[in-house]
Amino acid sequence: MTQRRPTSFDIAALAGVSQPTVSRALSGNPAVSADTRARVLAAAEQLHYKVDKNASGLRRQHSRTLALLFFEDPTPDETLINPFYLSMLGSMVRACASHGYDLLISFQQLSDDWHVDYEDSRKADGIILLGYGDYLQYRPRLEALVRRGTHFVCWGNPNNSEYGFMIGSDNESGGYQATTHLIELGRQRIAFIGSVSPAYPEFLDRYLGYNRAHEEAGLLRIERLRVDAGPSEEEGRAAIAELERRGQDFDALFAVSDLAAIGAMKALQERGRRIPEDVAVVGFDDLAAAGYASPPLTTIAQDARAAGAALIEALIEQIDGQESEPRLLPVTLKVRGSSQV
Amino acid sequence: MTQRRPTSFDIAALAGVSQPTVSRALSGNPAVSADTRARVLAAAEQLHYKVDKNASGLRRQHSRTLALLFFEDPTPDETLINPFYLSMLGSMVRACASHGYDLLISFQQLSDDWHVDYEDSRKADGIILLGYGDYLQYRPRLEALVRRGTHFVCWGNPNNSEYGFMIGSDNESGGYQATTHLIELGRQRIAFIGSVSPAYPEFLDRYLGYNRAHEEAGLLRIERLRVDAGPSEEEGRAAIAELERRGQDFDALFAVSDLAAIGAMKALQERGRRIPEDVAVVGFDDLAAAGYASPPLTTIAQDARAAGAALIEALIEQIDGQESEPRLLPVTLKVRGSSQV
DNA sequence: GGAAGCTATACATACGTATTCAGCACGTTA
DNA sequence: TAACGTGCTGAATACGTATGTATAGCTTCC
Repeated sequence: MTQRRPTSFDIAALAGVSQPTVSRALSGNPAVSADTRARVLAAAEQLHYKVDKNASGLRRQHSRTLALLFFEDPTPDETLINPFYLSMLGSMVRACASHGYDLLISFQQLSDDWHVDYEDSRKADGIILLGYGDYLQYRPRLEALVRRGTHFVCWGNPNNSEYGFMIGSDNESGGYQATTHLIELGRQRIAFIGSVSPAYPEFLDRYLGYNRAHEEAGLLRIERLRVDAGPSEEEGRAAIAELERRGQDFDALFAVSDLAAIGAMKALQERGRRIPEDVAVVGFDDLAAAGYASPPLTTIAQDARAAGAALIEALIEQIDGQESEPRLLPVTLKVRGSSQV
Repeated sequence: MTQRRPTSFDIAALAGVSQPTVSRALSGNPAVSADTRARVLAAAEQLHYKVDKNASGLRRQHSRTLALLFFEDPTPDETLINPFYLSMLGSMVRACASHGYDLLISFQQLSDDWHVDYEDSRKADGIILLGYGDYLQYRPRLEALVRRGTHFVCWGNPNNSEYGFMIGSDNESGGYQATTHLIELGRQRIAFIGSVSPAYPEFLDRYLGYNRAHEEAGLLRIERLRVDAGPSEEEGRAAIAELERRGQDFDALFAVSDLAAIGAMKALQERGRRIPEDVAVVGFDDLAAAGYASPPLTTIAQDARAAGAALIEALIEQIDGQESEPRLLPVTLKVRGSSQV
């Protein structure tokens, strides 16, 4: 019994043809006759033959693999991944598989060379970048990717795609929907919890939607109701403390992330404010946690499934040399207990 | 300007040595002199050279890649991945990276050949299997893996590792801790929500711990307090309906998963039962959702970080030809609002 | 009936690396 | 001075596949 795994030569011998014919038969080349193909397939089946992807990749000069790269701000728990990205994972894997690609995952923190590691080593034909946090710090690296002609897509703000190809949610519309919902509930002083610095372009867009909703409703927007905050629970809590410090009153709150909204809700409840009676709250993302929060959190749902699939498809189009348009994915308002009685 | 990416021959030419010397220098072979190595490294740096992993893998006959395979029961939303496995992902990626491996992810549903696809195609040197649901149906495939000598590890019940190498939480201890906690609160009629069929060996172990706690406390265990259920929210709800149908009274509840516990809590609350006053509830897993539930859910925490790292390390040991022992990971009780006032 | 055309297959080769083996220069020992 | 190790490097080659080119066997048509 030979322990060596079978090669295309073994199949060829068994099927009574040459090795190139085996290769052609298996790859569906029409030059090979139906009869021969059937014999080859049978032989391959019998020996449990699988094409060696290393050899195949070497010969074809591509790997049929995509690399997924998380480049988040380091968290206290370094092994934590942003839950929204995690929720994209399923549809990404599925989209990859249906296009015949494999998916490789990695973290940024571990290698300074991530912008070259994967494509340059031919382990992947393209890269999906998922970043959360300060975008600006990654700018030089994204530019390096563009310069080197690496295929990549990025989750972010498509309106702001100077650093490469981006796909993202329609953040402006999300901000508008959230704010309009609160205004329709009769709320007049709606706090905005989120940074509008260029480091968080998505948040800025959400803020623009917030502004538009105010304008269309003829409602005066109060500058002091906006508090800088990142997307964590902790920063949501801190934002409430900041509003309190300012002595700024508010009857509603729109946070740029569910986690920040949950943190804010907890801080409010600790101060004896009732939700939604005293303060109506709307978040952004629609994480699983939003549904479990108390009260359940009204939020702007990003379609993680569509997002994952869109990223993969755009990347594959790019690899295939097609032009594809940056895409803005629709978001929807999900009303729950935090904004209605 | 040549767009072709550099090979070891280009580095060799630039450094004034031969190609094999480049290979040796880069792989740290001590036969090459320090001086030569420095020249090679400088040349490689200058040309942004990266070893072609396809060629390297072909030559070395391994890929330095591990494949992560989810084989869950198909869910309504096919792109959903069990959140507990998702929470392992971070530490797995990290453990892989620190051992110089890459991580590939895939779903089972898409290929019937998963048991051969990865190793046989040389895309991966080993496989991590994460299954949730009916184990028995996968038994023949696991056996096929063992037969073919494929390197793999499996998350599950190490006491029951007839199908290959397993790592898992100490489920018996978890069941014991949960139940003892409830008994110490003075509860006497503790419902057990979870299937004990051989399809779910982990759940059976949790049930054994539940039994031991009763015995040690000298408490009578009531058969009719046990309800079959899988690990979903829906099945948790259904279990409450079943207990109601049986007319079986209970003042505490231990569910084999957080999701089932949360479903049960909701069903109880809809029936006007107060938690924890009327019914104290303990779950299992410590998902993020447990902390956000209302009331926050007391649960047995599985250490997802340790689990991910342990799986990867065991697999790599196996690939390196070392013997390694199946490992039982400790679990800890996290007391929250669902079991104390 | 023979050249042209077509189909199906075989032959030869290249992809980029890692490793075996041979060779060379140099220094050491008897 | 000859024999011999030692330390480094180069030449040759193999890994398994995919593809350009050549060829054998058939048909077709004037």
